[in-house]
Amino acid sequence: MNSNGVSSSSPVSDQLEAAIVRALELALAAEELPSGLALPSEVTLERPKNRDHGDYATSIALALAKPSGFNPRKIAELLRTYLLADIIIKDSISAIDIAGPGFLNITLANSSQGSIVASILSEGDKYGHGSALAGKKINLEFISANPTGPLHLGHTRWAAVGDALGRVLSAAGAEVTREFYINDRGNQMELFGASLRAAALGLPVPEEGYHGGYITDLANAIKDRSPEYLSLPEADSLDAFRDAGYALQLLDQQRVLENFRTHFDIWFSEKSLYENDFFKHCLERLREQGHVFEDGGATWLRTTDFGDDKDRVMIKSDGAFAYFASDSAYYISKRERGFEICIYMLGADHHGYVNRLKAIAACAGDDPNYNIDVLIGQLVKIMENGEELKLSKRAGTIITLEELVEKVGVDAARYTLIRYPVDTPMVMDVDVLRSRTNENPVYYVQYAHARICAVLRNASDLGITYGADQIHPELLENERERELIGALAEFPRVVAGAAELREPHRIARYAEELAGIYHRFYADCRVLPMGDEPATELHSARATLCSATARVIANSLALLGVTAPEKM
RNA sequence: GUCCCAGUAGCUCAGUGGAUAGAGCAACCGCCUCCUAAGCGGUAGGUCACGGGUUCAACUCCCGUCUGGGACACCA
Repeated sequence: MNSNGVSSSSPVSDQLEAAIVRALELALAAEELPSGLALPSEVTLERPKNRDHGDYATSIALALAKPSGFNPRKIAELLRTYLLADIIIKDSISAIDIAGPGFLNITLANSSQGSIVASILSEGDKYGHGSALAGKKINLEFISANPTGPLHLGHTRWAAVGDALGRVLSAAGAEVTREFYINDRGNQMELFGASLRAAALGLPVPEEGYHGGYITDLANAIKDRSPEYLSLPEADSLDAFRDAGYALQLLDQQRVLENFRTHFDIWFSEKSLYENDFFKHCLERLREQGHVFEDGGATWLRTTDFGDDKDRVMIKSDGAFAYFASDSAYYISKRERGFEICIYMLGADHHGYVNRLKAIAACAGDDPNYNIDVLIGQLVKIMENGEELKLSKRAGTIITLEELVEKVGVDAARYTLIRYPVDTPMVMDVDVLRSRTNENPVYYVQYAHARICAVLRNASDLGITYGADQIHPELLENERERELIGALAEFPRVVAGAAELREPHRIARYAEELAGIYHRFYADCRVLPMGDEPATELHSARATLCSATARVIANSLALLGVTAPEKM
């Protein structure tokens, strides 16, 4: 509660939605709408693009026109009357206009503008967090690179987006576990070991093996530390190089990711799926569901029962486990560890895996449209000096995550990777990311934050107080002020939407919009007194609004794992 | 052949079925003797690839076509 007597326990938009539902129910009960009219399960409230259309608008009257047989403007009239009489909401509304074919345009009262600012200040770094996904236990798997080399540009998009999605899901109330799946068994690991040993012996690396310069470095490091590996029998020597290389490479990946502010709760070993008869247990579970069969000496999962285009081998005719065996067991492991929703973030080159992963869930008796959620990310290109940097593993010209960070810094790299929807290819331009102009959105947003901090420092120097007791909403009547408050009020809905749609880029786009609105406010509304002007309540009110804006920008950036500097 | 993604301003891209489709860059014109100009305002720029359909309402949903990119394994 605040001095204006308006509850701030839920966002005004939620209260409005609830009030519209109440209005519809009352109109129905009073038989002012045809009995038996099915009401929509949700009333959508939107922020009109055009500010002349109020703070919020709903098209519910238009949607109900057809089923009710009523003129939409008449329905809008009914709703307007009930809303203006609604005990809970009426004081939050200053006007409701009916426009066009039947839109309800709602303008908020000053008091509810004030309550928005008050809740931002009281909730602090929790403002924007909600309960849209409360109680959901989510496993978020991303990157999952082979431990046979450094993380490169392709992994970097997932590192940024996956981490941000984890933060967003948590903010929406979900219980999130971030997991990195380590492909630590199979042919690639053997090739890795063979490549390292060959490099250490000065022999040519196997044709299909690993080449880049890091292999030589790694091989030399192992050789220096454990020269005795070279005198072991060949099979043991290969194992020793493989295991040592794996351990070093994994540590390196972990170090690089922590430096990139991407944290994993669990590093899950593929090998562990085969320990303690776990795989056998998984196979039994799948068999019970009736989708396992034998053919040609191999053991298959009949994924075609659930929309896959062909059945998949789990155990090959030679007795070796196919990769699909691990995929299946891993999914079951996640579910048995209590995760209700398993999110997989995969590269576009793995899009063919979507159907088979969903089929695994279905074969295990789960709902493939709920328990498993596969996100496909498109590729990233990188430009520098106007040219695309060609990535070739063989030529050793891969750009690593670490190199990218050296070039542009963690903030710019993370922000840029997150601000695009993952299902579209993107181009990172190193020169833009180093620039300090409007071209570079991360600076645009951070600058807004730093600018506010500077204003607030000056306010303190001038003895101007600001805070929850200085909101004075009745003084904030400038169009720019109302626009700014309206944008601040949207933040919780943006977070909830980003979480539900698994689209963290929405947070970045919102932050940019908010920063733009603040910059325009700053240009039009002088916050601090000029010269010898005495300080007034308006100065305090605007400084308070600045403080709330800085809070929301900082919260947005926090969800992206980007810093909010106080000085730039 | 099957499947996935994309096609929106000169360029790079946003856009949850709503009202006059947006931003940055590039072009042009303006704004700091007072809060951070890493900022703000203005002008100009559009057949939302094309054709149907659904809807009170389609850039948005469905079907088809065209163009571009990518993927198909008893590899991992």
